[in-house]
Amino acid sequence: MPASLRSREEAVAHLLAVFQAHGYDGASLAQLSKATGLGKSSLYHHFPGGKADMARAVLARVNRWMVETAIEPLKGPGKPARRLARMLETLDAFYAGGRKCCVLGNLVVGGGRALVQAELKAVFDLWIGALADLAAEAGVPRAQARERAEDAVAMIEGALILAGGRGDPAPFRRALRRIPEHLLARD
Amino acid sequence: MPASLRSREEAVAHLLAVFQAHGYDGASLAQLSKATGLGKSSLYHHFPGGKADMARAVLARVNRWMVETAIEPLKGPGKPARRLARMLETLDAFYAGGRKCCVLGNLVVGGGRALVQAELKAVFDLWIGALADLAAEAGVPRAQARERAEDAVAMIEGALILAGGRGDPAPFRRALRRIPEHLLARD
DNA sequence: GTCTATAATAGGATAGAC
DNA sequence: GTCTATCCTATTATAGAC
Repeated sequence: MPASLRSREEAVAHLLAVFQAHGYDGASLAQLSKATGLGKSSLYHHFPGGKADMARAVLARVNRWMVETAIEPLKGPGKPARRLARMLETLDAFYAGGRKCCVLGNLVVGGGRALVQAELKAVFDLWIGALADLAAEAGVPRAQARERAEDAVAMIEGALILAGGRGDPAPFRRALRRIPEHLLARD
Repeated sequence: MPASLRSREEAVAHLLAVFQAHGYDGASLAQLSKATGLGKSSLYHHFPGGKADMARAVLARVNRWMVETAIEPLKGPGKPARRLARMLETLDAFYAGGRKCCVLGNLVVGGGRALVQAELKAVFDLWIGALADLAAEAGVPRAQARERAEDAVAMIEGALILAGGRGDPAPFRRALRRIPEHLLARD
């Protein structure tokens, strides 16, 4: 991999951290510049569209990460319960056990929403679809599998909100523990 | 009630709408001025601390509303299931069936977080406590009642995120429908 | 209490040297 | 590709008349 690509990846990782913590409107170029170690002009060299481009790059990275590490593994070989468990472990690590904010939730507030609405919907649909497929494979009727998948995603997002709002990561970890039975139980 | 108090209440209602739609950092004084129909100087007359004061006033209003219309009714007379149903109807109306953003979620992003962290935790704790009391009254063991109450709040918040993210209010309404059985079932 | 006018600053974005 | 210096605008906030 060329050094330029690698450094861009690193820059996007830093941008992600700023947007995750401060949201779209709350992230200033000064913060983004400091976090990446690049001057403003250098940022504009890599992201000609300015802050909007940076947010899109961050969202693209989240999408890719989500597909590669959370959604694709759901389709791999092995027992459904085991595949689900691996996805939940990945999520747990990404959100530091509930101590980090929900990237998507924070990016979607204010000026960020218009920029990312379509891509955000795509991630949610992909995620829900993959979970529903898994539940169906485990023997849950189709319609019920879809509803349970939506519930699972909602529980994860809601638990992140609750964890952030109360400063206590416990609800998030508990939500992750409860999801397997909710999603895969055959009644 | 004096006219001044009434007009302040009205102003706060308009401020709420702006913060709910744009978040703390995304809401500008120009927008807040236009929404209330007051000039900037008039806003500073009512809220000397500027935008931060306005956000706190909005949060105080949300807190009061939450206690009066969602939490107190949970303690009233009547069957627990019926009281819960009334609270859920109130929430449904407030969030327009899932078509409006979560006020708390949007206010807490970016610069708003530091302002409201303590009050946000208080609302969540009040809400969860009231729901847990209700479940306990309905015969659910204490520890389980508490967990189910946290799950219920997380489901509501998560469903609002999902509804906003996908532009489809269905998950929110379905979450409201599912909560009674989740919270009150005796197994 | 509300307004007009204005300050003071921070924010996003660009120019041009190296 | 990165930097320094700069521009322009929007934003927060204040002064002072009415």
